[in-house]
Amino acid sequence: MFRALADPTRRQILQDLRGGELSAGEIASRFSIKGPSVSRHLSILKGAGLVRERRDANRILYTLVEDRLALCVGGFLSTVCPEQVVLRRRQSRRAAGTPT
Amino acid sequence: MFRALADPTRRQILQDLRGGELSAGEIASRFSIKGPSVSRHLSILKGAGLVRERRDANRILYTLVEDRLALCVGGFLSTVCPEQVVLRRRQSRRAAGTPT
DNA sequence: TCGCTATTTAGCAATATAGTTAGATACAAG
DNA sequence: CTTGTATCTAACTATATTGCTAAATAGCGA
Repeated sequence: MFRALADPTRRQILQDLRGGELSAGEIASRFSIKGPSVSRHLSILKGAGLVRERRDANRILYTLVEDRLALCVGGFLSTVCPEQVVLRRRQSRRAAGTPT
Repeated sequence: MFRALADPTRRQILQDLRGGELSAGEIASRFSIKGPSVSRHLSILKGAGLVRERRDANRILYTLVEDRLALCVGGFLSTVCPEQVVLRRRQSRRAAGTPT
């Protein structure tokens, strides 16, 4: 997870996804590196659980998984500097349909 | 900075420093890796501004720089998932002597 | 100064990372 | 079933990272 955040391109991808779902191609077009490199970055982010992918016809759309980022990184921050960071607890976005 | 946090040993060092100042040797003794490796981890953390060092006679003592961690990482989190993380603003520890 | 302890620096090997190009796969439209 | 677009996987290269051992440096005390 922290490994996934170590690369600036990946952090930028996460920020770009802040505006909503984007296709691999749209993401790639924002960087100077070639498609395959972006694709691997996306698969690393996916492996870390930071993005989710969904097929839409021809394209593959990526979405930010905010909860995961907030819980993991925020959790770490809360451990090391609990006075300065507050993790705001929040219902899971899918809580409605979740069996629990 | 995120690069510095990418290594689990370094994250553990930061957590260990949560309890206060520790010497390089004390830190090293908590890990299975040898002294020189720990020394390099410490210099990377220092390079990222996450720890500060101070000489005490024979030894070198390391301190956690919480502000830096909270501001950088918390700042990133606040950008990507602002709803879920709150950065608590806090007077600098040296504010007392600051002209302001 | 000499010897002792604590820590860092230097040099090396193994593994991981990030980029590239070329080719494979998935889907939509004829 | 063939073509065209979007994306991924494979194979390769260059660089970075992490660990190790051996040697250098810094401070303390006789």
